[in-house]
Amino acid sequence: MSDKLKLTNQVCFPLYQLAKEVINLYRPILKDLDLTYPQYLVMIVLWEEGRQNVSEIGTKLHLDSGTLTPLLKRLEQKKLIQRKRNQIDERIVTISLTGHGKKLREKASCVPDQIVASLKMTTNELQQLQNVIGNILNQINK
Amino acid sequence: MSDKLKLTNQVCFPLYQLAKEVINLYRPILKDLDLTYPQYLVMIVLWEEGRQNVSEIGTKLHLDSGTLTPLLKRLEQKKLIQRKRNQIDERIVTISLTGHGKKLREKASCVPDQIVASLKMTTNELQQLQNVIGNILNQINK
DNA sequence: CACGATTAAATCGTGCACAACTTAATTTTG
DNA sequence: CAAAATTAAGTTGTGCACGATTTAATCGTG
Repeated sequence: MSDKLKLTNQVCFPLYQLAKEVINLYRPILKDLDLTYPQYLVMIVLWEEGRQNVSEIGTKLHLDSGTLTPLLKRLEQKKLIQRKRNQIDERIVTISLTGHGKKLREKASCVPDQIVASLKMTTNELQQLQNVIGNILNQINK
Repeated sequence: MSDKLKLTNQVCFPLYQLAKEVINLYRPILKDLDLTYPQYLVMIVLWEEGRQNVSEIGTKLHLDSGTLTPLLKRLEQKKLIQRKRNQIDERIVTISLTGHGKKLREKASCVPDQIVASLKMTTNELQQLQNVIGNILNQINK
């Protein structure tokens, strides 16, 4: 295999690896909140933007109903969210936070701190990484 | 939430997103080989380094037996690999390529080309990304 | 207004990832 | 040498990700 071709593996595998490791950094921290990383992402969307449809959450997190429906059912079982069919358009399910769900935001406020600590990166390095990843995502989706 | 804390989400979510999208780039290409991305990684290890134990593959790919055992069984069902208990140490299962598995290497040789094309990145950009990711992985695991 | 197209969510099936545990073989050590 | 410790792989259970399909509601157009 040529060097150029080998390089692809040497980029994609570490990327796959890094994403897994970062989620593994979240795991023990989020365990205290009884959340997984994707569940945490849904909670962030709801904390920051309030009640919304399943498909709106899906658009923001790039997740389809096949992933979201069971995930949201688990958040509902934990009494963090409420799922309610829209009266006007019965196809739509609106997701809203319960009191318990809103309250969890405080407890979750220290999560990013802990992640930054384990990432061992400066604010500058984080910003650079954000830019690099953002550029690639833009280029892929162009 | 402070800007600094928000930055963590703005880095980790895009990273999680990018890793998913890159694997989604592989999906249709690898479908022609009837492989998933993790299966492809196992095949690469075997193509490049030959027969080895389950645990050696696991160390290289950072996957445990809970992930590898069923994955390897699927590769065996596809007649790409052979699983054989070591005669001397019966705990060890050695994985080796079948003729079919070795032959697949040729067909797979064009995969990185296609990925590079969809990533729309230059060799230079790829090398930079490799360095950035490598540095972070080193720092996390320090 | 009715019927075909579209939309939203749910469902089903496959496969990966990881934690926790089990099983069986081997190694260590008292 | 035998019991305890360790090791390798397998098993079980939970949850995510995604493709494909289904169901039910709504929309659009003739």
